[in-house]
Amino acid sequence: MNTILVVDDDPHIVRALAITLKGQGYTVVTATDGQSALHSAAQRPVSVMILDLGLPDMDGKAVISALREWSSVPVLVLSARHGSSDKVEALDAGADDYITKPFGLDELLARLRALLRRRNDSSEEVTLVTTSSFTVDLDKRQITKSGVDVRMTPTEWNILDILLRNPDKLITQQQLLTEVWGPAYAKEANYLRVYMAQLRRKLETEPGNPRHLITEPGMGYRFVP
Amino acid sequence: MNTILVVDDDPHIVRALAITLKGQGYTVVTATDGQSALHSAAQRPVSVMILDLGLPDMDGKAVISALREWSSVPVLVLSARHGSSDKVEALDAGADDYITKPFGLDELLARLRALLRRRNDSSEEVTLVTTSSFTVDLDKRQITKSGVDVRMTPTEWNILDILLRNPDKLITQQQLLTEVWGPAYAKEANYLRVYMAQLRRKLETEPGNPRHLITEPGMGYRFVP
DNA sequence: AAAGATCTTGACGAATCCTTAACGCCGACC
DNA sequence: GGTCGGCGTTAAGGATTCGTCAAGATCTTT
Repeated sequence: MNTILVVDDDPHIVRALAITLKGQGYTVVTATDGQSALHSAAQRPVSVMILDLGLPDMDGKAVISALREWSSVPVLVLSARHGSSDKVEALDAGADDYITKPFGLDELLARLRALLRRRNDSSEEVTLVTTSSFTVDLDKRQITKSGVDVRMTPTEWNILDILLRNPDKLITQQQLLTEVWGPAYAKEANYLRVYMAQLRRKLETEPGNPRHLITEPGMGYRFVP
Repeated sequence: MNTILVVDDDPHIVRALAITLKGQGYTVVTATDGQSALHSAAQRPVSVMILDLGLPDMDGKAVISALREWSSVPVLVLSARHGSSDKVEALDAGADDYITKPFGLDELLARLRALLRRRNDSSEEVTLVTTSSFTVDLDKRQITKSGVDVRMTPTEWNILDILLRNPDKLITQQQLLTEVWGPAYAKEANYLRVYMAQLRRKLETEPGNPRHLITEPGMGYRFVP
């Protein structure tokens, strides 16, 4: 879930924004001055900071500069000043967007979504599955068994991918068949026997006695880390 | 070097922007309608697209949506319309920023810098790739193989660039085709075969037995340092 | 306008993968 | 104890995909 840090010296604005943002499903944290804003940003992971430039204790641009010393969290600036020099200075200090008051709430939310979208794009989730005998990087599609790379065919990979993304969960034969070969092949259980044998030969240390790719007789298969 | 793609149906605006941007040290590419904008974005790596919403041939939001099918290049929207619903729709379609005309040039440049900054530090670029048989400087677009410079055609570069920026990661044929040729060419797998052969002939010490540009049959290709 | 480089397209043998069938094993059930 | 159905294993053929080459089309540059 995304956490938004709202920084403004006017408690009414903070409250109004907090209610709106919570209504959108965001987690909201607030601050009313620069010092506590920086402190608050360091306390927990924040997805976006919404920052009013007119703070009582320190200049808004100074807040951004200080934040950028150690954090790259996106900053959306609110300001009552329309002057272009203010915008340029704030953006060059490290802000990512700038809206002048009064602003439309729907525009603010849209710009917020744009910042969040880009942030989530760049953070590639590390999908690493490790067992006692092999390691799989689901993102890179790379498999290593005792230091050696293991190659997989497309079909082998499709099956393995489904099993590995559902650890400990029983996947029925029909599920596997329809996902990999399509609904028309839902009865071709032969295919699974052949490919499960291949996967075990490539991955298990003792293919005849599998410890990770387990058969559930009459039901399906299960991946046990 | 950053490349900016300027898209506007008014040639005067395009020219004015191009001159300003070139003065800032950017490389500028231009387009005056949506189709050629998308085509242009697929031709070469673009750092930011500046897009006017009022294009003659297709809706600006449609351009963004089509672009987002295969590219994550930051988009800065220019528009004469101040309505908040326009902003919201453009941003939700995938735009990263939105300025209404008339705008200050200094503000535009500042927002451009903000987009470029985030793009550059979100991906800590490793621009120097070294293997046992060749060295590539992705920034300077320079390749050296056993002391000799190697020349690449634009298409060869696009493919190599994608592979080298994702070491050890399997890139599917569709990914490569859509990134390099555009989504319409997602099934033209011959192209890849031809160009992979060329890349190997130019880079591998033993092109018939490649050690760095690896084929994963039925899936795609992988760069192994 | 010509020359050169680059891109597209098609064809072929070679390599890889998928499908299919046969056989043996094991436990369940009669 | 015999039969049956589900599972694991193996191997061979047929189908698909890959690498390679070359020629024509297209784009760039001179």
